[in-house]
Formats: sequence, C-alpha cells, structure tokens
Amino acid sequence: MPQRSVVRPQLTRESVLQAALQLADRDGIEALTMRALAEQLGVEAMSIYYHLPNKDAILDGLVEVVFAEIELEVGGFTTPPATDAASWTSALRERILGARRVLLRHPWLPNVMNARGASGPGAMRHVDGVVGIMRAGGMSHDLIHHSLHAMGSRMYGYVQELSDDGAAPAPRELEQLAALAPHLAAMLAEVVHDDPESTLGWCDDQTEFEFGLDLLLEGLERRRAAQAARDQPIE
Amino acid sequence: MPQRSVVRPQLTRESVLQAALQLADRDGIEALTMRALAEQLGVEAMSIYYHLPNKDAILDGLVEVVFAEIELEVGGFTTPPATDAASWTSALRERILGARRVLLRHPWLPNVMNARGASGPGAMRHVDGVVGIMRAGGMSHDLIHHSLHAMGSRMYGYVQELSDDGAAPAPRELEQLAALAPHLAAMLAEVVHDDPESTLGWCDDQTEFEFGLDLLLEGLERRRAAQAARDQPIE
DNA sequence: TTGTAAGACTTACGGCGTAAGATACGCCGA
DNA sequence: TCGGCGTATCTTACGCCGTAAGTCTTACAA
Repeated sequence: MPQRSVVRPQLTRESVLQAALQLADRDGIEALTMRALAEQLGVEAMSIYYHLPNKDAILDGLVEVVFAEIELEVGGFTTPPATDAASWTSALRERILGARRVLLRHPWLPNVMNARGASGPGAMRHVDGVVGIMRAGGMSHDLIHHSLHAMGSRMYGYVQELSDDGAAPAPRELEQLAALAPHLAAMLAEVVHDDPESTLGWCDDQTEFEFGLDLLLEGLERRRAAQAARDQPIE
Repeated sequence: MPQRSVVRPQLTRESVLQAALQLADRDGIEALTMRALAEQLGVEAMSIYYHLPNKDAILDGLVEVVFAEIELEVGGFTTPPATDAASWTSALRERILGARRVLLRHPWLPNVMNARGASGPGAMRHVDGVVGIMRAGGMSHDLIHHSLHAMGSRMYGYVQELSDDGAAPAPRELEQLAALAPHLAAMLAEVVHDDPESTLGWCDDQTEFEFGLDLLLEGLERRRAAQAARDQPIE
C-alpha cells in the first residue's frame, strides 16, 4: 500500500496537469516545456515522467481537464429533460456558448486538439450531449451527423478528427463508446449501417463540407434578401 | 550584378520553397526540418539561410506558394464580371470549393496558418476575391464582414487572425492594403468607421461567433422541419 | 593575375523530449 | 534493530532542433 511521503514535493498526475494548465494559460502553449513545467513545480524535469509517460500524455491530460471545466460550466453534459422540439435550438445555443466561454480562457486548446489525433472521453461526452439535445429536438441521426460536421468549427473543430481515419468503428469499440457516449454511439451505429454507397469511410468529407457550406450560403442569401427588402420597402 | 554560378547546386529561394512543399506533402509538416530540407536539396542546412532568413520565412513562403496554386485553380482571384445578385452564391460556392481542392493536397497548411500570426498577401487576395463576389451580389459591407467570420472555417480559419489584434488598422496600413485587396480595404474602411459602439477593436468576436452560430442553427432547424414534413405529409 | 563578393560549408551553442541508471527515503518483516 | 524493497526523485547523457558566427570555394571583373 503506497503510504506517501510528507517531506517530498508531493508530485501527482493532478498537480502536474494543474501546473501545466497554469503555465499554458499564462505564457502560451509553446512555453510549456518539460523543463519549464518542472521548474514551476520545484522539481527536476525527469521527475514528471514518473507520473505521466511523456509530453503527449500531458497534452491529452490538459484537454481532459478543460473539458471537465466545460462540463462544470454547462451544468453537465447530459441532456436537460425539459428539452423538446420547440426549444432544442436555444438549448444547443446555450450549450455551445457555454463551451466557448471556457475555451476563451484556454485559447491554445483548439490548436492542441487539432494538432493531436483522436479526441478523448471529455470531448466525446460533450459531443454526445450535443447529439442528445438534437435528438430531443426530433432530428434524425442522419441529419444530426451532418449537423455535427457543419457545427464542427463552432465547437472548435474536433469533430473532424472523429471521422478522420475513415474506417468504420469496430463493433467492439462501439460497445465501449456506448458506455461513455450513448447518443453518439446510437448515431454511429445507425449511420454506418444504412449508408451502403459510402465508399471507404463511414462519412464522406466532401459531402459533409458541402452540407455545411450550403447551410451557410442559404442563410447568408436570406440575410441579404432581408436587407434588400429593408432598404427598398416600396418596390 | 550577380551573374550566377553554373557548377554549384543552384540553390534559390524558389527551389528551396519547392523542395519544402514536396517534403511537407510527402512526409508531413513535422518532418520539415532545416536539416531534412537541406538533404533533399543536396546541400548543408546552413546554406539555406543565405536565401531565406529563417524557418518562419519558409513557412510563410509555403503559405504563399499554396495560395498561388489556389489562384491558379480558381482562375484568378478577381471577381468574374458575370457575377450578379442572382448567381453570387454559386460563384462563391465554386470559389470556396476550388480553394478546398487545393488545400486537400496540402492538408498541413491550415495548421501552419493557424499556428502562425498574420496572413500574407495571398490569403488577403483570396479573401478580397470573396468580398468582391459578395459585393457583386449586392451585400452590404457590414453583412459581408459578418459573413467572413461565419465562413471562416470553410476557408480554413484564417479570417480570425485578420481581426485578432483587435485594434483598428492604421490609415497608413489601410492604404497599402487597398493596393493589394481593394474590396477588403473598402469594407474595412466602412465597417471601422460606422461602428461607434464597438468597444476596443473594430469587431466583436462574441457577436461574430453568435452570428455564425445562429446562421447554422436556423438552417438546421429548417432542415429538421423539412424532414418532419416529409415523414408526416398528411398531418 | 588577382581582388572581390556570392554562395556554399564547418563548427558550435543552447534548448528540446526523453532513455538509462543512480539515489534518497519510508515502510515492513525478521 | 536492521536490511531489503518499492516508491519517487534526481543525474547524466543522447540525438534532435533552429541558427549565430566564421570560413572556404569559386566565377568573374579589372
């Protein structure tokens, strides 16, 4: 049973991540080096490696810490029971603006997520919450799937990673996912299943891109027409 | 007058950038190191520094090279004269899909642009072309401004950098910009001028974010309603 | 023929992530 | 009481990175 020392600096995985978060917030992500982090902790660089295997693990840990902060900010990732078809947009709006509030405190995070590969459980659960809200609003899984791609950048672009390897998820993985993110898993199961024409991956990047693009174009054209009508109310 | 050697490996700024592009495309951007690049060129690492001041200059150069490729792909950044109110969406659509076609060949580029600061003349001119198309479609500068933010990620997110420092551009800079990107400069001049309530910077990130978000939410809700109508055509 | 300058090369430095191993410390059984 | 052992930290060193400083080669002009 590890009964720990009281004299030593008391390094833990959590304290390392906490210090890393502070360092990144204060001096920027490029200032987060193992040596600088160690100094902040009053410790030698290599000591960190006892608690975290490498720097990538620290970055992954940071992502997780921030998503925990997001979860706190939005009052949990589970869908509020009151959500119905009438209010799904405002529920989603609030969820995303809440996430943004947190991300603005850690502006380096999107780049970290972007540069690194697959997203962790925190990001997954966030997406799952979004899927849940859309589902409660009465959207089909197929439409939700497209929507996730379209909204990607508003949630800071990690959704694209979700589909990046292109291969359909193995049933085993999907099972694990279901425990963590049930809505997301349900969507995946359905979308993968009934898209036989999909070539290799289970989603076609080009199609998704155009879906989001056309969504924007439509909206902008409507804004333009509205403006024109306002300028020329007679004609 | 520099009359160059014929025996030496004939290193030039252009050949360096070309080799860097190949290397990044083939092995990924993280494989683009000065030593690897030198080897590819059959030269020592430090020789590169005669033609380019440092690695950042190489990255900037790469961005410029790719945007030149985009310009070729879309047949020039200047607005096609045929563009009118009726066809602006399809013109813009084509422009953006053309840019995307090129960017898919250099998938590392968005991250490079994102990680580095201000965008170069190539990116500017691309944005300028987009502004020109929207302008030809009859949109106000104000609406165009919002639209650029909303479309940001579809053009791979460099627009956000444009507004990042928050300070209004100095008249001197604006003058320089006008030569390079007239539409963009015109928009900036107007938007900066008649937004007295804008606190510090000439554009409010939060407002822009919500504009884009609401655009998407509206569109998605319309899609949802259309789907619901399709499922229940009687009721 | 020689001076000059362009354009390459050599060497070296500090910082990075981290592999390998040494070392200090608190506990537990003998 | 003491020796061993697991835990947590430190020491040293390696190979990479970008690049500062200085040197050498070569083609051409005078």
